[in-house]
Amino acid sequence: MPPPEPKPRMSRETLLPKLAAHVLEHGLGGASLRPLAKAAGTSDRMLIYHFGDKETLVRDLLEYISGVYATALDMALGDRRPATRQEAFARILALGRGPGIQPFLVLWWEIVAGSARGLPGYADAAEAMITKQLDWFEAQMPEGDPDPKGGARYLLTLLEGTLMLGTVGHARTAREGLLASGLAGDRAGD
Amino acid sequence: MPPPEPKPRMSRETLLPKLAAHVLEHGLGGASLRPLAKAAGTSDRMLIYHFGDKETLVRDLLEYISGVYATALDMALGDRRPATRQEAFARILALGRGPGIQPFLVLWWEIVAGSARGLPGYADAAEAMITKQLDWFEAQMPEGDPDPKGGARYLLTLLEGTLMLGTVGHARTAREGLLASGLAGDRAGD
DNA sequence: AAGTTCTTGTAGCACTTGCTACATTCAGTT
DNA sequence: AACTGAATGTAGCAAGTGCTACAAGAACTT
Repeated sequence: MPPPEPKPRMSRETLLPKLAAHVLEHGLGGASLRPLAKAAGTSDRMLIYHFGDKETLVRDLLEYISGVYATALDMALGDRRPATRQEAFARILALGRGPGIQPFLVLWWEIVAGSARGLPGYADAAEAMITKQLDWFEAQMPEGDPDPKGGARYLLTLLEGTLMLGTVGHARTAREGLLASGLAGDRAGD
Repeated sequence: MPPPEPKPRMSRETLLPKLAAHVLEHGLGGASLRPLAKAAGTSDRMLIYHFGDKETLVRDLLEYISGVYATALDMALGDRRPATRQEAFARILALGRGPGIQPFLVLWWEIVAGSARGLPGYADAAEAMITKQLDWFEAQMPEGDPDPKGGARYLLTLLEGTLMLGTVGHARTAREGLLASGLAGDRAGD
């Protein structure tokens, strides 16, 4: 029986994925060093050693997570563009319901809250994630759209509102609003 | 010099306003008993005595805050209805920028985040506050609107998206989206 | 082989957390 | 005046917080 792992030296890069997994599941606000370390297979001692202090850890972690989110969005880019704004909107709404994005969505509101409170690192991550989403929307605007730039921003605004209402138990309200906007069929906003 | 206050007996009702003030300023997630008690002029011992445990305290506090928010919205009801949806939207957008509502807005994202995580008491407060806002919107829909019910929901969805984008540093994105929607003049979404 | 630097483990410190045990004071009732 | 129950103060506990001191091993350089 050979020794399976000689010495799995750790670094920020090897730590960050495990830390991110823990945070996506258990939240960011209540995360303290010892549980984080346990989830990553280390000790609080080493987290401080590698990141300096907790604030830097959170900052790096948020940056890493927003990177993961960006690549997740990239992978979800369809090969053909939707034909209408309605279809573009429905597509990203469906994406947000996929199980892969759901944990991001739960964490997202924590990031927004931290951003609103001015917690260090949160605002940058929030800004980056929204920018990415906006890029995604622009790439999804139908060809020949009269105002793709403005349209993407409009759809993004409406999407964020829809997601938020869904989070606080007002999915039905959002659905009826989308219906009235003419942007959605009767299954949108669930 | 008479003794100014003989004995200011405390109860949940006298405590809650001071607790709410502290939470609106410093946030809800990081609030612990001793700072809360200090802000209310008591001891952690008495907070537990009056509320039983911290979870109940937070629950009662959120309920109280959503009540305060509701009366704040009531007071902001104009005497005349707006003539157009644009005007209705601009009116509530201006309201959200008023200094009185700003602390609620910052706390709001914390409530949404707690609701998404399933923290006890958060979902109820979030649901109540959105319902109140929806009522407000319905009362503000212009007379003769072809679909006031759906319109109010549409405006609410768009507003929440606009507020969120503004919180994370994308006010400009929201403004351009609103412009493209035809719902706003060029000062909206700031 | 010796020396130097990078990485890790063990203990622990000062502080905060929610909450409790115990005793005391106060208000109202009889 | 005596009793009763509600309201409050003091002290503390077990657990958890971020972080550090110290030392030891591991690895790389000369």
